[in-house]
Amino acid sequence: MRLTRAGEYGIRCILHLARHGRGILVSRKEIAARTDIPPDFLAKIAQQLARAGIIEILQGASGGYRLLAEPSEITLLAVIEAIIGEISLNDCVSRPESCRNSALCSVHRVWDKANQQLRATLQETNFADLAAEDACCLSDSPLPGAYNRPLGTN
Amino acid sequence: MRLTRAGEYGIRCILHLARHGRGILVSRKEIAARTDIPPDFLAKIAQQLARAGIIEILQGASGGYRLLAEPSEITLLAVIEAIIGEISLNDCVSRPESCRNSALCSVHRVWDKANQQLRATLQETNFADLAAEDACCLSDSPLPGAYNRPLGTN
DNA sequence: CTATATAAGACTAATAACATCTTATATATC
DNA sequence: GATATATAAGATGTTATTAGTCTTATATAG
Repeated sequence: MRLTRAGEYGIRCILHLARHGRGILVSRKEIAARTDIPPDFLAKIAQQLARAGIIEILQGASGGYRLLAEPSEITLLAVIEAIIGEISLNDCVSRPESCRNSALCSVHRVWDKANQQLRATLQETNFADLAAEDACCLSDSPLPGAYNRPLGTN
Repeated sequence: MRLTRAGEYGIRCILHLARHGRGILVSRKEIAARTDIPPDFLAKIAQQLARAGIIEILQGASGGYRLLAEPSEITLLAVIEAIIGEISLNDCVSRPESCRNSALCSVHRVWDKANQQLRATLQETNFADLAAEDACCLSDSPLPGAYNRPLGTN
């Protein structure tokens, strides 16, 4: 009942990109180094974030990742669910057929409520707010040799 | 990010016992049959529930399990955490040292809030309420040959 | 053309989940 | 006390998931 590492890494990745701002290209290597994510693992996570329309991936020399939307438009929920799929605190929440009669089930109703609450809390949180405050596992000073380019300059 | 089967089974077991009432002895075999839990697996789960002080286990011929408290006193949270340990939606919630500075971390604060909310919701729910309403994965009619004895009659 | 970066999927290792099995112990009944 | 029945407790096995790595292909800047 815990967020996977991949999910945690997805958050760190977007948080790092959010600190640079929408459209700013940041290399995978820099993100990985800054946020303590194994670079190859980050590649997989980035692909999921790209499929969800949260980031854009640029290939080739001086490629990297960049946010497609303003950090304020990107919710914690969207990032997490891009990685781990829709949150479901109990099997019966996502698969009502796993119970004999979940529509009438008192336990099911509690899980349903808890699930909605959790998703709402994560949806209320956006990456502009997160990036504005301190966050652990991220450093601010530029990496030697790193460069970031705005949208449309490649 | 989903309740384990063991946790789900724990809920079913207590729900079944709650329908009989505090102190009523029900055999493992009956509980297992009624709630679709592998009997050997139920044995392990029962041990955890016993260690947490939620049920009492009686050995020997015509042994079984019984609730130590009124169903209204037993919360969903207590049962779940007896099985899976304290709920922690993200590693940084239970292990702040896993982050560089979780006290200042904006992401950490969101998880902390979500975690508290979830635990509160599960704590608000007791097994008297759950048992009073319908619940899936449980049947009501007595099992042929099953017998249940009140506290202090053995 | 070359160096550098990511894409995509295969592959591997580690961990956790989900049981099941075995031997021991407790209790009711005869 | 002997026997049948029930759970205790730990060892063991199996499967699924998580986490991470590797390889080959492709894209782009210079």
